[in-house]
Amino acid sequence: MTAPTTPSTTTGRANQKLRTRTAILAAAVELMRTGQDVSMLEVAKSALVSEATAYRYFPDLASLLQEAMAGQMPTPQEALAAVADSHDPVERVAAATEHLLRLVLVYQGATRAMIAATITRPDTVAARPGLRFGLIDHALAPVADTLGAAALQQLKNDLAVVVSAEALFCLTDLCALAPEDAIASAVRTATTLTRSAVHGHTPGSGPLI
Amino acid sequence: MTAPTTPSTTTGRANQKLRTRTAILAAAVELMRTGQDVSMLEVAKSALVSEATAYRYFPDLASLLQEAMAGQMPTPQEALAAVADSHDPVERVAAATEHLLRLVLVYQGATRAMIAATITRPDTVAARPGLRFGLIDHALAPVADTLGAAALQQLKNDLAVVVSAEALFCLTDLCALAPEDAIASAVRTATTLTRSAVHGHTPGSGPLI
DNA sequence: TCCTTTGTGAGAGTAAACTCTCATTACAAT
DNA sequence: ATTGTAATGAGAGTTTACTCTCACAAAGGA
Repeated sequence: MTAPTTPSTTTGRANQKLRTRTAILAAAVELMRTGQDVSMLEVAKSALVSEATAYRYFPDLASLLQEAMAGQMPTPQEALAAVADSHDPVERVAAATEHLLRLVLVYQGATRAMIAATITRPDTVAARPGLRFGLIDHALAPVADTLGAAALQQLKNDLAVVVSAEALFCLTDLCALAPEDAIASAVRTATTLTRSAVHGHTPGSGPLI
Repeated sequence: MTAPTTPSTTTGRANQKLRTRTAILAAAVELMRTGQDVSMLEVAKSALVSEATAYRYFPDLASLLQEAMAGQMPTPQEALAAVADSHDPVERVAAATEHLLRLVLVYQGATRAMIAATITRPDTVAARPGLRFGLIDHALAPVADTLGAAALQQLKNDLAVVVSAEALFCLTDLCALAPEDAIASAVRTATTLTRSAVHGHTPGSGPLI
């Protein structure tokens, strides 16, 4: 309750907290790189921190992994740099899909752990913005106002389902597709949906692919 | 190694095993009906069977839930009875999608437990045929040979991603759609994909929806 | 009837996600 | 330098999925 004299100087405790948080995140990223499953205890030990402390900074494993993964992920702008000049939403969505799915593939273990942890706790998910949405929005930016609001929202919902780790795992685990084939298939699906929403059913009005 | 005298008469042990197995499945179905989460121990206790025995009959919770759910599920023919006379794949796929997603919604707790259990063990999934595939195949039966093999396979992959519990949970949990809206959205997505595959980009050739 | 086979139960044990409490340590203001 | 507060560590406890072992009991054949 006592007003601190110098609230913004060092605030050592804040620095300490930041250091701890960063260490935990860094350890998580390191473990995630392997693609193996990641547990909270492993991360804590690797960060030279007790498990209790790890839970003090991140309410659950999914939050930690999500933030660690988000930190590794380029911004939508960076991710779609290759198609930055393109105004073709189909091309942009294809790039976004491939980008996200390749990332998921690399951090497969962590992503699977994240899904497993969140699927049974739908309430805890709402707080976290999925990685996919920023990517989808950015990919669709060129047509954000040329498309009707309803059509745009539907397309975003369509893509939220397809441009996702769940879609990738569905294709690899259930359809038994090889990773590369799964990505290719998802890209085609996303492409089809986007083309259908943008071109409607009038071919020839859009750019040639 | 001794040849049994009467191998096919009563075979009491086989009957006993079947009774136990049936009791476990029945208990699982009963618990699943509530939509709540289901644990192996709960099912075992409810079936008046030890947990060890439950694991003897089903290698893991996911197997048990999957089989219990499959037993509750009507056959693809029954599920698509309403559109049995229709040869329009778009209409049939829409019905299949809505049917599956409504079932998932009812058995939401068990389905989430299933996904959580299988997502981290991709290898154990391959043995189990997903419920969606029979439905998708049946819905696409009318166009199975009019469509090219590659196009058909791609459409099946498209639909495997969309006609799924994962898609429903993605829409409700991440996109924050109400259950009914989520189903409607997924049906539209599946419809779009099917129409796109069947009609190509030449509108007017198919029946009016 | 006896005996072997086998289904079953009970319980311990492991792993991992959490949760909680209590003691300790270290920082930082006074 | 002292002292209070905040960060941390250690560890126990809970839940659930699963595994393993051992002992019991019932079923069926001899």
